[in-house]
Amino acid sequence: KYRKWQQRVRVQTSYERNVIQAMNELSRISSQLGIPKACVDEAMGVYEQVLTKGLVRGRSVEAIVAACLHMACRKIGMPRSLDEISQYTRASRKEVARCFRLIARELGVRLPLSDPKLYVPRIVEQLKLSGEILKEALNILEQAKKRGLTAGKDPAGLAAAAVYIASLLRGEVRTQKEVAMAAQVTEVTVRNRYKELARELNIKIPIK
Amino acid sequence: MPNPTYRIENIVATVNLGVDLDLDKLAERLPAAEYNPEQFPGLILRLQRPKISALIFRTGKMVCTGAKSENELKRAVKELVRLLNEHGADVPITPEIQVQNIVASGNLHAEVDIEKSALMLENSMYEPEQFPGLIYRMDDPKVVLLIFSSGKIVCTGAKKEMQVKDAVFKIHDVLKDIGALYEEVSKEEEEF
DNA sequence: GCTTTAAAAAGTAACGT
DNA sequence: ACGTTACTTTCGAAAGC
Repeated sequence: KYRKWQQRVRVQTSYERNVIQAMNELSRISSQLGIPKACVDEAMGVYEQVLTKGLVRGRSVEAIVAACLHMACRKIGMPRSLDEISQYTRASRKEVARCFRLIARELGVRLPLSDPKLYVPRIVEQLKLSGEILKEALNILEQAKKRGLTAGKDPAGLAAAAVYIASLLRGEVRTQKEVAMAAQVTEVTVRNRYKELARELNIKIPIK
Repeated sequence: MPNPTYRIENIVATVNLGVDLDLDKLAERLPAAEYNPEQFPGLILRLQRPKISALIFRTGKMVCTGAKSENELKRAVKELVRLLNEHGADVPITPEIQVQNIVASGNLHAEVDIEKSALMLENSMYEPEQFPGLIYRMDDPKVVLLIFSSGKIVCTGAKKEMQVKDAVFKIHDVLKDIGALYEEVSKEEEEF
């Protein structure tokens, strides 16, 4: 009788223990990144699908959880880059990216295309810039997309460049370094994107 | 509208020499050889002309990489056999060569709307945060194509040159059909 | 799964000057 | 702000861990 109970517990825990471990890991990363509960729930839903389909076998729970979180944030429309998420896991960015692609392929998940506009609000907030800057940056990105200047480029880099240009136009100047840090890209990327956008969209930058 | 073009950049092939080899002896006699069995079980040998690298294994099997044509590959294998036989091995002069993978670069001579392509093509993946190209897995021929907005492409996974040609022309047609190809405006205007 | 080899595409990154 | 080098992605085989 006791043995049967023990077996049942063990069977339940094999799945539940995994889920609990994933849940702990997920809430830890999420609280550190300030990710909303709706997104955490979404990530947990994806994780359970992945676990059910046996895709966790041979892989670290951490890397899978990180990939699920990235995916959930994308679904919800609040993207967190792989670099950001990787910073709070033991799994490398490369491994998280690999898991992300595996899950996307195996579960046939079609995510909305990565949109640079979604990275703008956080950059604007972090730099304590105004809503005017936000609008202007989104405007620049809209034009850039119409002109086909965004294909193949890192969305975070494009968003950073748009915010930088907007800050110059509105006189709430932030340095390339500050914008780069807020967007988690290098100054070089901000500079390259900013130069290209300003040139191709004929944006005249006021000389300070 | 110009036809797509392509160029073979790398051929990977396996060669079965049919005899076991003493890699330690070979490594000693061949100054150019690299052999760290702790790190990798194969002996690495680089040829200058044609510029090809070979991974040579204890079992007499070999992997050749870097050839840009089947001719180059055959020349390299002859040279490798000659080198091995000059340094203590005893391998037949006509080993079997099997091409395992062909990598080619190409040009569709048209700009590609890769976002539209990503939405329309089922077996595709476009993650600009991870890589600037669209990754497309074609079923027939079974190859993988990396497609860039510039119209430049990479084709890998083919075992025959004909598969590369077919894949490049096919992807051109597919992209054209979904309306993802655009004339290169600047070039057209310069002509007239 | 990892190790090693070669090659292209375009973007990003990390060095040094 | 340059330039150079190096890393991301795709593919396949080999033998061994």
